[in-house]
Amino acid sequence: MSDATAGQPTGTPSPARAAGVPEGLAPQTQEFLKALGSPTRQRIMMLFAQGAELSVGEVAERTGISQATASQQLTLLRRGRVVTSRRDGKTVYYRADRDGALAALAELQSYLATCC
Amino acid sequence: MSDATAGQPTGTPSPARAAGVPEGLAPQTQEFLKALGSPTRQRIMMLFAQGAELSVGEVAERTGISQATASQQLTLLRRGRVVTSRRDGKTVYYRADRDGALAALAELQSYLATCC
DNA sequence: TCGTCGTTTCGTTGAATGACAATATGATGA
DNA sequence: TCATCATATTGTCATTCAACGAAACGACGA
Repeated sequence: MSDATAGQPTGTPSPARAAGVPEGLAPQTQEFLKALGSPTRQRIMMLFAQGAELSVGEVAERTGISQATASQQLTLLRRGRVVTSRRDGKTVYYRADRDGALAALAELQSYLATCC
Repeated sequence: MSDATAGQPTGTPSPARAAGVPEGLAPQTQEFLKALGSPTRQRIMMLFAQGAELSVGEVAERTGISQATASQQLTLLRRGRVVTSRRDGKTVYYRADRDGALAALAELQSYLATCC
């Protein structure tokens, strides 16, 4: 996988530093927006209410999408930091990533404070 | 073309009411997410920092996109309630919609509180 | 070791998106 | 009215995305 992103040294917590013309918001937050921008993924997220933990197959069954699609969408949600995964034997359990979501929300708020 | 957006009578503040299985978040908030999910539109938004008011042509010039594209993207941003438009003669001025953005953010927060 | 089960990845298809040039609409001034 | 300027719309093309079935991977249990 190599999430390296060899550009910045994992610093840059804020999207716009001292520079005069910032471009947008952090890639992480962009993934967050894209993750939640899809109706299918929004529906998936509702399954995780109240800390529920579900396998890929369960998500597929409850949403009516194929298992392959569920796996892909869950990957996107994980990239957006709204879910986390845990492996137990052959099944992989997903659940909401409260902290990640709140962090993304905070950054989004900060962005809006800048541009609005 | 009337900025009215005469859709709902300002009711339905929350996406999921008494129903047992809510589907996702309100269409308005979905538009908000999609509006800010594009790097181009994020860049456009940064032009409106500090309450700046810009015409379509100015947005096109500063972002390096064509006038037609700028008009389209600004329409999407307006649908997402992150900008508002004002017409003065033949030019249309856009600016950040602070209230709209904060409202969308609040609803997003409410959604995350539900599913996370 | 071999199947088997759950998950992931691959390859494809149809729909949606982003960008542009060209054209249409709308408002102002001569 | 007509010409002109700024914006909006239309049509087209390339890219991306969502979804699927099929195949590959990985972890158990026999």
